[in-house]
Amino acid sequence: MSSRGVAPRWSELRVPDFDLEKTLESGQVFHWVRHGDGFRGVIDRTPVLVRQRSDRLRVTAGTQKLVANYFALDESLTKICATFPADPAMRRAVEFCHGLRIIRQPAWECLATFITSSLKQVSHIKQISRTIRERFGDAISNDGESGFSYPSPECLAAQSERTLRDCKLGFRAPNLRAAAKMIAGGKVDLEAIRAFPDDEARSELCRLPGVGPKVANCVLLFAYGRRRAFPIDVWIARVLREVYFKGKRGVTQKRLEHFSQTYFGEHGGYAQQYLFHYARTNRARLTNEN
DNA sequence: CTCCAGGTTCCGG
DNA sequence: CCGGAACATGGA
Repeated sequence: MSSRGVAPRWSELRVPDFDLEKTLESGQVFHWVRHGDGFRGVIDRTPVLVRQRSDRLRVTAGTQKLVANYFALDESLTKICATFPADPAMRRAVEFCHGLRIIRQPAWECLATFITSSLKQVSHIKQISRTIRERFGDAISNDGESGFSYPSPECLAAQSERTLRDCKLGFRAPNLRAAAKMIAGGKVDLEAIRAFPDDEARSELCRLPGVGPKVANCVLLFAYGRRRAFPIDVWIARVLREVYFKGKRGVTQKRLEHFSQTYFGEHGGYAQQYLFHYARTNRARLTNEN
């Protein structure tokens, strides 16, 4: 929104191999909203308007570097996709998800948002994310763009459980509050985790209430750049069972986890995101379609 | 109305 | 380690 009533100033950057819509609508981030033929959102504490036309990205003036880093435009999708297994389902997902990038989110807002995501539909996660930003975040603006930052751990830790429940958090409210308290109190250090190996980082995140293996893997993948992290939610579990364990009985969670870590390779998290987005968008089986 | 959603936690085999 | 159940809320 242009709060000064003047035409916004733009910066432009070339973005080969990038699809803004797929990237923002693939269930990895939840606060961006469509605005005209683009999207309006906040990167850390900077409100940004983004619009793509073919390989050109128009962004709010002066935010090119911020945007380029956030959307990980420096990474080669060609090289990443080359490491995927070449089975039919994976190929279909790769073709469908051309230009989808895994972005670099701030750790806390990513973690907090995924704590609120458990057993929720994407549309509702978006609603909760927006409510939390509007009620507890700071109103911020930049070059005529405005928005709300994600509230700090200290801020959410200071809210009552009831106040948080009023954001339609349900049983997740005490989890979000307790996790915020642990981080605000230094019991878990989200910056220190950056230096940890994957397994240690995961177990450290799992110390937080409301954080299990799935949410921890989302944070590792979407905020810490750990590309092997492979979140297994209901959709991906379904895909794995129907595509890679077709007709087999007694496929346990452990079995799926082991398979995900050995089959998809060093960028398994990317492969997971492509399979997830393809399956969810098409509501189709990846199996028996050649 | 019923079913399910980018799960986690606790509990008894 | 494994399967079940409870947990809030709102779309489909």
